[in-house]
Amino acid sequence: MLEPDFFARDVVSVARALIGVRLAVAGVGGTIVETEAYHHEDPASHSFNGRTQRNAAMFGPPGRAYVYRSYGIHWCLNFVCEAEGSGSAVLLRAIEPEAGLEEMRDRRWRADTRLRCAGPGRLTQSLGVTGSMDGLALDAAPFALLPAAGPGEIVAGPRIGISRAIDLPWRFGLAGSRFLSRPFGRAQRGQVAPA
DNA sequence: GGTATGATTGACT
DNA sequence: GTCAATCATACCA
Repeated sequence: MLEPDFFARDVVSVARALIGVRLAVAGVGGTIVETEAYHHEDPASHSFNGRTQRNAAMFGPPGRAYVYRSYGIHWCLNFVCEAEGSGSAVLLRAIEPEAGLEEMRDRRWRADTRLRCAGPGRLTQSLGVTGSMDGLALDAAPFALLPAAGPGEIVAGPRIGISRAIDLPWRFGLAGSRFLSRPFGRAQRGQVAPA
């Protein structure tokens, strides 16, 4: 498992540190290859305008899940960071499928393996994440998190799909991974994001 | 009460 | 490249 206070630090550092960490939900998962950081002072964040019923988990203790419905269709999975009340979380955007490949295929029979967990909505569908997991602790079932197997080159760039704070380089990915939701631009390769 | 807007995806021109 | 699906939230009347 990850160390207990892994999530109790600034959300951008956690987003970067999560690249390479292995995630499983009820035994189905793989290596995290793409994340984004969202902070309560960030106009693109759900927590920017304060606590609501939907984003309540973002203001809870770190190390828990925040699951919300996107565009009325998809679920998106976040990890709450920093401290209780801070309203910060890391969005999981892509993983490299490794465990439970048969279950992923059954849940997403149309997509091939490369696209199976490439994108926040696809990832939750393949792993079986739903709104019922909103607010659950990440150090207990059905979640399992294992430290990164080894160092990897990390790239940073602007976040995807937002209309405000579009210049903040708070999207992180594993360099050269085939399982990203979208490639990182050449200009961002090797760039170090601010903590 | 109404209406606009998404941390998306898949189908289609 | 365009566009619809589908709904919680925010904002306005």
